[in-house]
Amino acid sequence: MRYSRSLIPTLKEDPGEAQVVSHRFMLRSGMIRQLASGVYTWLPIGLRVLRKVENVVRREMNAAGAQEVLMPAVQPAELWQESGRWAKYGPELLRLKDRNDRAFCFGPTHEEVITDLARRELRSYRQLPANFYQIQTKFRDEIRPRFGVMRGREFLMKDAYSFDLDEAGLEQTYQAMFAAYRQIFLNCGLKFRAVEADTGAIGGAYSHEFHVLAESGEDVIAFCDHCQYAANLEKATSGPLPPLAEVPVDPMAKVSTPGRKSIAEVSEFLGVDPRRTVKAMVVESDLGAFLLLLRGDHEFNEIKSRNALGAQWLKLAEPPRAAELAGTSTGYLGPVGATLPMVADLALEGLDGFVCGANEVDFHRTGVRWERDLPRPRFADLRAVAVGDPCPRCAEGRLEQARGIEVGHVFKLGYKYSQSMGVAVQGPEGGEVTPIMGCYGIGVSRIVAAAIEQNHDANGIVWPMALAPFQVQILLMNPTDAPSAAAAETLYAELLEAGVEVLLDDRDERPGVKFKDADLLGIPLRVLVGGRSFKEGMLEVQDRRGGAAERMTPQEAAQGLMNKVRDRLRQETGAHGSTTL
RNA sequence: CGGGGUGUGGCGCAGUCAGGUAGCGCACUUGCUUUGGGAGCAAGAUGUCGGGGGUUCGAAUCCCUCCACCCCGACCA
Repeated sequence: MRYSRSLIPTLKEDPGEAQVVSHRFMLRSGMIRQLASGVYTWLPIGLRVLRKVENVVRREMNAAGAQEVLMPAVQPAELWQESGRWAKYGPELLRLKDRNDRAFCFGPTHEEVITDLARRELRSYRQLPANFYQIQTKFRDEIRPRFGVMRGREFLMKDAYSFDLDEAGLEQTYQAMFAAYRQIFLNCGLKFRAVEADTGAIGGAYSHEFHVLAESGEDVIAFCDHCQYAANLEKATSGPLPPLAEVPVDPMAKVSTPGRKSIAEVSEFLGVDPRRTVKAMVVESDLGAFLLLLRGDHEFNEIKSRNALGAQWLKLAEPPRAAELAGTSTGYLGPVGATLPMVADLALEGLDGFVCGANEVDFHRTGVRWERDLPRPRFADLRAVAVGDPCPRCAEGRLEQARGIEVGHVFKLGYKYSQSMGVAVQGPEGGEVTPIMGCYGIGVSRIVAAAIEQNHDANGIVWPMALAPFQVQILLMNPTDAPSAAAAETLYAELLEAGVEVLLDDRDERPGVKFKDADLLGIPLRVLVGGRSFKEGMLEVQDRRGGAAERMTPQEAAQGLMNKVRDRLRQETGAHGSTTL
């Protein structure tokens, strides 16, 4: 492609609305433009990257035996009413009416459509297992779209849906998808981790998320430094904590702690280890209000607590509301004499002689002992794991944490849709069998942003070869200089002929402008044609990642670049195997 | 939905408090010079000041109203 004939509207200045690196560079490099909140146009350079990701995904899905289809973006309400989601899905579902006043929605996902297809077309167990996928534009009317295409309302997603005869078959399909996903992210040249995830309201057997590791990630994942264990912080558990050193326990006492409300203040004032304190927090849920107890140095996790209590929803009460429910203002709440039903974190099970609020302003209790001073409450896993906690899977490991961007999710759906929508095939013994389903998503447009979060420097994007909009950029320094212009044209033609993806910067611009734009665009290999080295009969090949330029003659450049492209693709693919499951 | 903020040329912004006929930098056009990291000089084009209504001799500026976008929070099969 010729730069001079392309729409690559790079920006010198940072657009004000961009908060994260990927969004900034996508706007500045002219990959995307915003049309409405969370809705973007993909310009030529951006679209090329998007297509690269699509193709990596498509290749592996096909290799794993999935069949590509394309379902409608607009779906009739009837289908959603049938599955019950028309009522359950909130304002996130974009609802439409046609001219006859019939209700539709713009699909945020396609379980209903695929299940409808399956019940119409699948007749026999011999057609199973079947796995269908599509790469489709989805729309979810997110409450708060942000970070450009990272969390847009309209986005490109690969979604796959599998149908198996039984649980064992689903397990096999699931494993095949898991393996395909690993290969996809390896092929994209990304550092990622597969983590165990919260299964949410669907409550399937288990599910895994794939996270691209990046500082700006919206999710926190915990992983073992020793074994393969990795889980979303919303789900991660720790092994049993080592018991604290035994200390003599005095009788329970009430002590004055004027104005000391936080764990830090109380433990410092009383000269006690925060690990020997207990904090009490009031939560409200559909099951009513509870007093949750955690060790002073531990952090509450809403989702784990919700799951532990078996509640549909749960939230921390605001201090005034908490005081109203518990009868004492926050900062002095405690389990002794509490009126709300109590649940304590597992870490408190073996704690003895602890400090806690006295349910009286400006007073705490010390030397509190289960059974002697109050009945043992129900214990459950309520807290977020901390860095350094023991691994729940292996003896030696400690947990670490990292931030990640969720780019993929594999999920055992079970019979939820196949049953409610009546999918049935004839089984081997003649009777009807309801297939068991799985679903598998990949955020294609989100991967583009995630890749930039992971691969950039101060000057712009540093694309991995597999995702780069072009593999090679020819930087012709001065198009009015006939000899170097001719050399650039020749090299351009040779590379095109060889199937290398090449952008020829033939604009009549000063070299500085071209260098800056090239850095922004982040094309992995750059050939300088012109200037000093050309006078000596040489071209310079530069790597966007940095390092010294390599000189080549115009005659050997095409072959040399082809080799480099091939080496880079090989080297990057799978280079991060050690960081994955 | 609650809280905060911003809408002025393609982009980034000043001007709004103290109303007087719109400005700066970048980008764009033309010419000359320049050409290894976002050039210099000269000339030029580009604005419903988010929309509607009101006050006023006069509104980017004051008042009312609507809208869009951004940030924080709640939400997220």
